[in-house]
Amino acid sequence: MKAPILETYGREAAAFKALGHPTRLFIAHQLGRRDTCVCELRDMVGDDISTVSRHLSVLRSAGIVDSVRKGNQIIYSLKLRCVLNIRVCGNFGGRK
Amino acid sequence: MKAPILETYGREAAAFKALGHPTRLFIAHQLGRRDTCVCELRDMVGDDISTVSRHLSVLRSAGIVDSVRKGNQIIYSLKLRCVLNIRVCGNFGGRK
DNA sequence: CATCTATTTGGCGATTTGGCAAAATAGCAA
DNA sequence: TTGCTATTTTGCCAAATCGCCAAATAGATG
Repeated sequence: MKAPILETYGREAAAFKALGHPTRLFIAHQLGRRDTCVCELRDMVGDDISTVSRHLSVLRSAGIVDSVRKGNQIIYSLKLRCVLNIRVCGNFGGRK
Repeated sequence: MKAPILETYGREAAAFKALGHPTRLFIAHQLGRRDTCVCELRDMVGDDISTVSRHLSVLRSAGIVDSVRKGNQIIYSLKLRCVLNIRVCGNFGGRK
């Protein structure tokens, strides 16, 4: 790949890549409703908590979510709020 | 992953996933400017033509691009035009 | 200190991805 | 038919991803 392409599209492509998994896309939208701990997301998602934690770290390194420790749990929040407004045209999704 | 999450977010996540590679994101935007053949994209991208062809097949199976044969070459076009309007907030990209 | 809870990290197999080169395919033209 | 060009497919390999379990870590609390 030529360097200018990577420079121009690399970061945004990385954000798309992070959102390119159903669980992570769900998590991003859920965090758009309210901040939650990992444990709560695990209940909603149904995967092992270590798997959910990994998804969150992917989202965080892409700059999409943020986290703050509160007591003995870690609260995640949606940092890139615009994610909520992104809709792919066509019959994607099915959310209201 | 729980089934409802896959049903609700699966298709859109697949579109994000397809766009989650710098070369594919570039190709999508380039096709937004004008329809081109694979050979032309290969010159712009710099990868092997088989690699570019694969990227295009990924974009096509995600429903993002379309293709039409014209003579002995295949012309690709952007099917999901809204892709051009998707911008991730923050300092992503760098396009105008 | 020890212990409990919440979360992250390491390691593992199974699967997928990205890239190239070579072979196969499709159409055009002689 | 043969040959030529454009594109796709196949084979291969290294690297990344996904999901789980187990171990490690960080704060809380006793």
